[in-house]
Amino acid sequence: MANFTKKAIEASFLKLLTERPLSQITVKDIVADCGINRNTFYYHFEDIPKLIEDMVEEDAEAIIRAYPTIEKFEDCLGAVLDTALSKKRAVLHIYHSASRDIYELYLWKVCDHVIDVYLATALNGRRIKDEDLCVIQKYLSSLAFGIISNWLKDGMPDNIRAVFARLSEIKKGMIQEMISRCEEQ
Amino acid sequence: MANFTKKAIEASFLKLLTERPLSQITVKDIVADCGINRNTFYYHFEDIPKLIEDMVEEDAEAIIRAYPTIEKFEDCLGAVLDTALSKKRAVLHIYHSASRDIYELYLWKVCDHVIDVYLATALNGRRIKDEDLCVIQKYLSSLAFGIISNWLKDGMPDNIRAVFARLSEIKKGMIQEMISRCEEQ
DNA sequence: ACCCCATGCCTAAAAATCAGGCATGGGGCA
DNA sequence: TGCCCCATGCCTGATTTTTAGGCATGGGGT
Repeated sequence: MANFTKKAIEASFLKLLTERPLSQITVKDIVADCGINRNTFYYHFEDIPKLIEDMVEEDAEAIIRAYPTIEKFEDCLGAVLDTALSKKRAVLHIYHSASRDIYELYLWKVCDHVIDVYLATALNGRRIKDEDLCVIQKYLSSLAFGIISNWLKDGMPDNIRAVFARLSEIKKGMIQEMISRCEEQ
Repeated sequence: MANFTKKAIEASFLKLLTERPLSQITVKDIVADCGINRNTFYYHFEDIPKLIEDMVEEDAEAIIRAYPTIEKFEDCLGAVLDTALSKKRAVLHIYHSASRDIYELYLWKVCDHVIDVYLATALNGRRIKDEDLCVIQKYLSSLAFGIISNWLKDGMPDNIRAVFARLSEIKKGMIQEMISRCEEQ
């Protein structure tokens, strides 16, 4: 089955999160909004943090489905941005009222997911040592995490796209060069 | 519960009906589109005609909810129009490929529903004989049916609004006058 | 300090969805 | 014409999902 109820819970939560901060949203509010029993919420999700986690993971997977290969590092960040911007108010409400730990957990999850896909594309079949791959993965994932954190801190300003474009010029080819240096002979 | 599956079936059907004529849509297509078991369709609906009937009835009820009172006869037709226009391609596919009987059944249903609400508003508490009420109801419902049939026949042209506006001027006050003539002393 | 309310959880009943199969009948094709 | 395919409508029983109602806990606000 297609879990329409689960989707409806997520949709209601997102809607409420667009209206007010996380701290002012209860399970009762959510189930009232989509007209289901409170137990049904607990059937699908352990609690609200898990609901958020689920939604973030689904977003990450949706990004990956939409971009089965990611050619440029900036596209990879851009994909995350587009998703976040499509629910800007909700994301900011999460960012400002979720505990720092929770918020970081989610962001890392997205960054790791998406960077993995980008890296697979960038490697293009070439083989490098697992340790090196791990280092590069961590480097890129951290870079993405940092950039996005910075952007969230500033309230998700729209000029981020221009920043990416400029960044793209500045660091052109550097990731490919890193990979080449690690390449096994 | 809120019957999310039922809504999903209706949404899939509407989507398919926007893409191709009714004759080319099977139950299998519908359940495939929304990713559910074929039996689940039959759990909610007897068959496709009943599905259409359900959707039409829901539309009619939605119109009534949106316009709990209807001041002008033209508003009443306008409400039906808005609903139909919001799914123009699908409505035309129904109009052209459903059997005449079925299509007329649905249209009458909508007209009767909406005219009832309009009449209740127009009466504004005044009492007239049941027979008279019945006559006026039939008259208005037939008028609505005819106008909408004509509009469908012509492919739902957009200028219908202007036609309504003009009609409104021409027949101003006539319905109120009919009611007054029937009013019991 | 007290109360209220959200939470998380439990049980049992009811509702909804599923898999698999069967008979029918109409449409298309040889 | 006869045959075959496939959609239909329906059935059964298993499984999953949703519901109603209640209970204990703990934190926040008065």
